[in-house]
Amino acid sequence: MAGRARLDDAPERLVRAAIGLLAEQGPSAVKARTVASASGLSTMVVYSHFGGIPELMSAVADHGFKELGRAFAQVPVTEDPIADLFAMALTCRRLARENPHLYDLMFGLSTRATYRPLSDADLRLSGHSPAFREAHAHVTAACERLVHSGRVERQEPEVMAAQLWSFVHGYITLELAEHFVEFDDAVMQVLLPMGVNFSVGLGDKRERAEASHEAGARLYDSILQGE
Amino acid sequence: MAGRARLDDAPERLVRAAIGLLAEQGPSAVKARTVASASGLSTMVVYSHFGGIPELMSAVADHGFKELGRAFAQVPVTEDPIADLFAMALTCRRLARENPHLYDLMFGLSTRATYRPLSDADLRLSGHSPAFREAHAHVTAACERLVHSGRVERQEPEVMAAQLWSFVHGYITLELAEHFVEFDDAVMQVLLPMGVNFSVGLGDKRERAEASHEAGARLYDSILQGE
DNA sequence: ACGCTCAAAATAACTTGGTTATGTAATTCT
DNA sequence: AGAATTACATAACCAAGTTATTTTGAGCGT
Repeated sequence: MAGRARLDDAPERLVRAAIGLLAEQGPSAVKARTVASASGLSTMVVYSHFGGIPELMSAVADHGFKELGRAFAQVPVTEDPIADLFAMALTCRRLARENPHLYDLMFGLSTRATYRPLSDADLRLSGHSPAFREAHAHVTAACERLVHSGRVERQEPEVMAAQLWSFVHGYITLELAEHFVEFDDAVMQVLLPMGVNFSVGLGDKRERAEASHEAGARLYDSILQGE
Repeated sequence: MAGRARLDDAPERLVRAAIGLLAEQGPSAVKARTVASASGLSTMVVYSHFGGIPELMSAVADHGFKELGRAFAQVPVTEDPIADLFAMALTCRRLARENPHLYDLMFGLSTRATYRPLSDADLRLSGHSPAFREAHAHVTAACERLVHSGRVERQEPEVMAAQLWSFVHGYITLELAEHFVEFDDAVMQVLLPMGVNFSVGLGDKRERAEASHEAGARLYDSILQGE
């Protein structure tokens, strides 16, 4: 059977197949042939629709950022920005653990590591794809609300977001890399107190920061229930 | 010419060649054939000495941890543990920037990402190779000195080290992934204030934390001079 | 000193997987 | 309806990981 009926949703099917393979068998299982056969298409569609495996991976990462953006959008805006931010951190961690390889892909590392010096797709991806910006904007917005609330010292929301993103991202990658296996509950022992310490460092009162983090954890749980 | 004289230093030569290729052309350039020819040996030595490319990469990462351990050992133990820790963070960042792909390899991400589900080498590498433990011990020791100094709230040095490592590692990976290009000087604008915030969150006075970080930066500079 | 044995390294073959070239059916335009 | 174009399939090509085979030289017993 050659020259099958038009699909038109071939790109989405490829991206979905790639994400599935990524989740189930890791990036080494994502090859032109496997993705094509998993989506019931031929190898060529990868090249005609995307240009090659790196570009497909780039599209997969973009899909991941869109998912992250949607997940952040589902975190309600409450009157407690620190609770909102902690709920977002937990949300980001949840997505990362649901598909660690996808998370790797999204955050530059494995992109730089696995595929060629594709300066074009590389820059678009690692730096600031629109989908990434959209997800990141939720974080920056919450930082703005926090600065505006007067609970912390006045400062640039972008700088605060960069610091926050650093430690949350660092925590997530190390947890995924099994660096915290010695801890019973790494979130409660490492991530949460780190968030509290950071909030206190920003100028918040310790009790209030702790309460906000507990509120953030509850907020996160309530979102999970609502699925 | 076949069957050359015994080398005996073949493993080291291979690891060095792999590190060089990694630094200059990235991981995609590290292939059995390229490593072999760069070290003047044949493809087979990769398999006879290591078992395959993944195991060679594992040895390369291990070499990286040994280097990191040596670099940490060169950071003097002063009476200011926060300065020591900040100097270590800057040292880690320096090594990461000198060979970003090696850093990727060392910290699990690209290991999980690039190579097969090699559960054996994977575990040995990502979790806790002896070389990693040795490097990490320098951080934990400084955290212990900090707790002991009474400048911060009493707590487990391991937990503190995990938090510290999270944000430093997160910062480094994001910087390597070009996430901070918008900042003029990401170290001064993001890493240093993040360290100060964290110290304050741990219980230190803000002025003192700032002074320690400046001292740490000077300490780091003085180490660089002494090379 | 000579030849045997064995380890280590080389050469060559095999296999997998990214990529390109070519063919063919279906849709669209005139 | 017929031509042009598009979207997909088949098949060939080439690079790179891995395995198999051969060759070399060092150490050792005689």
